[in-house]
Amino acid sequence: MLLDVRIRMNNKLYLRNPEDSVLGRIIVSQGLVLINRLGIEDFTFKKLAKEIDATEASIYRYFENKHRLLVYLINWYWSFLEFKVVFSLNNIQDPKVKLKTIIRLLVIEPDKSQMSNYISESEAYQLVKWEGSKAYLTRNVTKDNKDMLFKPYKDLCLRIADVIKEFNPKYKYPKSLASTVLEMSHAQKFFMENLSSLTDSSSSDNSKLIKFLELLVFNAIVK
Amino acid sequence: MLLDVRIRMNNKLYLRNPEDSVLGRIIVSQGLVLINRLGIEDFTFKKLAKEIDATEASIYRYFENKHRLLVYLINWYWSFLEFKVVFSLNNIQDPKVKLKTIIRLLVIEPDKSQMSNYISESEAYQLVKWEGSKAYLTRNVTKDNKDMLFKPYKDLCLRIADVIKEFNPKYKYPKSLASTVLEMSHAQKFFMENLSSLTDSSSSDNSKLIKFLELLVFNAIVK
DNA sequence: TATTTATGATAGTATTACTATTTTTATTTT
DNA sequence: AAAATAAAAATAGTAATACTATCATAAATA
Repeated sequence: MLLDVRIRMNNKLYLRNPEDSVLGRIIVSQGLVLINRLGIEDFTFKKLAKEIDATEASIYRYFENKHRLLVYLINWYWSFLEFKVVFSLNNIQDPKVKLKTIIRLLVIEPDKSQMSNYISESEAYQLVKWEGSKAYLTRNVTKDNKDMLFKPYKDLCLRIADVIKEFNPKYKYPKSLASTVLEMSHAQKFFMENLSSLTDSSSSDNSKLIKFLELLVFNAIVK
Repeated sequence: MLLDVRIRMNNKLYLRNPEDSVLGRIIVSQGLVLINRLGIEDFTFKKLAKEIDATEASIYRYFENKHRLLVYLINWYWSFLEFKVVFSLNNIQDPKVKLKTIIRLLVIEPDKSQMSNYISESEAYQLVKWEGSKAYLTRNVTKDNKDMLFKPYKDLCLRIADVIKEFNPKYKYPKSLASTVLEMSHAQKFFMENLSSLTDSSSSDNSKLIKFLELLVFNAIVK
């Protein structure tokens, strides 16, 4: 069975819905790849236009600026991850197993072949690891937050927090713990690969990171 | 007693040592304030030059670009914080008390009057909260890391990891836990103030964040 | 006093981050 | 099939950014 998951994106993120045209989808999918290659700071619409053989002006018809494209892509990732979480937790009763499943989904990178729709999951994962926090670390957080630009991230966080509460209804910091796990699964990976003295896991070794996070979570919420 | 702590900065960070001249110190101290006001993305040397009544070219004689100035400032903060940690832990034997002291130092914002040397501590704290991770989230991490641009952060992390090991020598993830606390003390503050649904602590309430971090750390490393 | 050094003043360049206009091509509607 | 509409390409242009370079002048030092 090949299923195609379609994520409904916040329409504040774009000027013209990129899903509705071939060019729009190319902008999104190749924009993702190019941001990963150059980093968001060096990425420009002009370079992307050259890469995909389109014009700068055409890209501007879809996205107001590169930051919106970045947030679009990051939101796609969080929404997709939430879907994967919901799907994976289906039929699991034990909240402990649920949490372990979630941690695994956060840590294990999707392999390169994995394409949902037209966006590469593994590229999206890389993007979130390198540029994820830049989506909200701007002077526009408050405004962007009002426009619900961070909803997918917050939704996922709340969903994880719910499982934490399910495990231990008396635990006082389910949301803080959920956002900690979310942030740290990616940050620790970045450290493993780039600033290894900040972690105890080596670059290739996901199992240690998983163990670290499991220990962190389960000891925190132990009854 | 008024003591003036002088932090030795990595000379790869600047072209001309800003500590050696009035203008240099103004660039650093006012640069900090202006980056906080505008955000690093909108901050430019031209705007800073106008603000401090100097020329753009003069600023470029001190710093290669704005990212170097950013890293300079962030490094100053981490070095200064490490100094505060060492100073505060002096004469404390109990590693549990040590860790609680560290968490407090991380979470409680220095008040505005606090000036060490010519740099405002509270401005530096704001900077780290908003722009801290942007220092290393670039395509130059590896090169910058070789130039030891992240040494102050890594030093502080190792120092905290040492206290964790002191508390429980058998705990397997002291560095990962240390970097988690470092990152999260600032990230959770940012969430409290800007994306409150990602935390359980409210904007003004440091005690809850402290409690959350203490619980997280001590339950993780419990013997 | 001569010399070095720091800064200011000024100019210039390539790139970025857009906006606007006009033409061409493709798609829909009549 | 023709006419109308819409999307995209082609092109141009602007203000700001991120620098580099040169030369004059003021201040510090030898």
